[in-house]
Amino acid sequence: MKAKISDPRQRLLDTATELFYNQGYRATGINQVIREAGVARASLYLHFASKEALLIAFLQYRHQYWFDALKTWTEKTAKPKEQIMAAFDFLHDINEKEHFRGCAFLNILSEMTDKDAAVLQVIQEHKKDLRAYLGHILVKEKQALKDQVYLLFEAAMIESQLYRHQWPVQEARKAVSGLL
Amino acid sequence: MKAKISDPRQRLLDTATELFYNQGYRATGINQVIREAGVARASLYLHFASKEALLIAFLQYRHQYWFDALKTWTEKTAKPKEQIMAAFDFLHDINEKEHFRGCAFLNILSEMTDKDAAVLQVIQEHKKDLRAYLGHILVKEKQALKDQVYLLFEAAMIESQLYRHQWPVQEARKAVSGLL
Amino acid sequence: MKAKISDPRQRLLDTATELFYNQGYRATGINQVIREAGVARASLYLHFASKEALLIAFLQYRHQYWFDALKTWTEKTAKPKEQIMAAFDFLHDINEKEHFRGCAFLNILSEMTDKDAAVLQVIQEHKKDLRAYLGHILVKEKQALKDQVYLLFEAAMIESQLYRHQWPVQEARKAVSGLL
Amino acid sequence: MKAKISDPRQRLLDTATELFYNQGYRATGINQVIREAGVARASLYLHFASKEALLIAFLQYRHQYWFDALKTWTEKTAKPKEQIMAAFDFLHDINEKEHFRGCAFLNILSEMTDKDAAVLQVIQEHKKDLRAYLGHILVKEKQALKDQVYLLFEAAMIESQLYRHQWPVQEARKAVSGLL
DNA sequence: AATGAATGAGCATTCATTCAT
DNA sequence: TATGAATGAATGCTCATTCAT
Repeated sequence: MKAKISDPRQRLLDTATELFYNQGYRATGINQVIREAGVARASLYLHFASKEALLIAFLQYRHQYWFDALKTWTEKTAKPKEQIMAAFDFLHDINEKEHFRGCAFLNILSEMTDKDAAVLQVIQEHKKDLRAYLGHILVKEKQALKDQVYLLFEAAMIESQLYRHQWPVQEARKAVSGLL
Repeated sequence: MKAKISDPRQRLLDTATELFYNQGYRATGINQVIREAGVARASLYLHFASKEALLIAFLQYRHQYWFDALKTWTEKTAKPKEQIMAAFDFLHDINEKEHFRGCAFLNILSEMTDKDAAVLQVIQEHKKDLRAYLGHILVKEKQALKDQVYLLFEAAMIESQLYRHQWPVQEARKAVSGLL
Repeated sequence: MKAKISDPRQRLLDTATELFYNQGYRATGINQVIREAGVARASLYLHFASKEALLIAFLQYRHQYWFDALKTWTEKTAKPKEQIMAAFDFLHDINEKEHFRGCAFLNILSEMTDKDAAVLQVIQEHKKDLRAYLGHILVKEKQALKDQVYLLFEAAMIESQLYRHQWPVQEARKAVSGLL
Repeated sequence: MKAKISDPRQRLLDTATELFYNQGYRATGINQVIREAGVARASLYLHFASKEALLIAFLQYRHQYWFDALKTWTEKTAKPKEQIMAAFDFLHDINEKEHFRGCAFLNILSEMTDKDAAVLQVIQEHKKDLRAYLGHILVKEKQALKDQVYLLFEAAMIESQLYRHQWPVQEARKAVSGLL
């Protein structure tokens, strides 16, 4: 028994994913979300307690989606160095597919302050998971090197968003290749 | 020719600087700006064509301020490597002073899309200037190394914002120290 | 034939009683009623045709409850004057117990207009019953005096609500005592 | 220089007066107020900080209006007893003119709870002023009698609203007449 | 009898901008 | 140069009610 094609909750999540990611959290009004999801206003609040709750649901959804996509790339090989290279290739790929919109988590981070603790935590968890994932691949390397790889990976994401160009991914990839 | 202590334009710019930086562009309403600046609503539109124009003025103002502060640190020494180290110390310092609010330009970047071309350009110019400045200090090094330093510098900024912690600055600094 | 401890209808009525009385009819949303009653939304409409029907049920329920409580006080004695005095003591008592929330019927009256005829009628019936009850105790007195007692009784209720204080009950009681 | 015929603040106040009085505070939406006042939505918030602020302004406005009207009646004579009788005649008159809508202050009171302290205070002040005014007319009488007159006056208002009939005014008037 | 999902209309409030003075 | 008044559109959210199960 599959989910109904018109499952409102999923449609809201899909729409929020697209809008929050592409235009930002505050620039996206609840009106636009429900209009594009084809759902009644109150139905949103039936499934999500607030706009912030929808944001958190989006981040968790995106977390799953993003990691699945990353692993699809890294698991093509078993060698650590090649896996890390594949991770940068993955960045290259989503830059193309998502038009250099950058990291959903870092983008949302910019809109949050210390009082948005619940959101901050989801973002931090995501990044901790990424750092742990890269660290796990590089299990035999020193911590300093693991961190360097992680930082270059992060920089590659945000700088390619900034310049709307792949060069930061390529430069970071080259640098990491030299380190391993 | 001094600026009046109650110069409305400057007060608006100061207030916008604080608010746009600390709570974000869209989260900051024109009401709050004029209230905290102690200026009449229409006076804002006398000095700035629109909210976006105020944003751009803020970014340009911040650009000047930020570079001046950076240079105050780097110009304490003449040796390239020490200058780069000083740049990271500068990051450490503003993280403390500005409570890990990160890079004003990257934060605003996250709220912009391709249709905000004018804003994007100011942000890109700022980062190009930074990249050129670091590149100029490392004039004798290869381009790949210059880029690596720049990317680690950027990563240090955004990751310390993310974790509300100095470790990314320290790790990036160490890594750069090893490269030079 | 006992009512089940979890009888939804009774729980709705109890909850509506508390909320309509303490915060008013319009200030009380159906959401709050079903949440605090622990009942499904549609169950409310199974037992009551509309929010107004629930209001009327509440008023009728309250009518019964209130008169029972009044009679518990007045029936402690057989002498008419003492019975009237007991009625004022009853007011004093519920003011304490219900924190000066006043008369449920007069409160709801304030929220109603001529088009809420069904509700108005229940309220008027209640007051007519009260007037008749006091009149019955004072059966040997003239109509004008009966009315004066009734009016002072009513004033005692609403004015103690207004001032959050017992003095209107005490003054009215004294005045009535002098009249009889 | 007179107030402009289209003074928005006054139009809002007039409209709020009519609507809050005739249909109640919570039953009256901001939409209806601005529509009937012929004023833009944001203009309301230019002149009044919130709906509650508008309510308080209405109560203060009504206070002035009501007392002026009362005094117009009582000042027709100089004799205390006749002044009190005139006060009851005033009640009779506004019952006709305002279709038994009762006392604006007691009606709003019914919609308020202890947390609406600011509103409660305005209502209590109004009633204290009324009590003082009647007390001042009856300056030579004992306090108990003053209170009795006040209570009967209050009862006359609310009971004629309840029954949509003048009899409570007439009975209270007769009772007071007998007391003086 | 009982329920969770869904809805369109409405809530109070704030938005960025313009205008007359 | 400076301002208070005014505005239409949008904000996030809740309303009372109905429906399919």
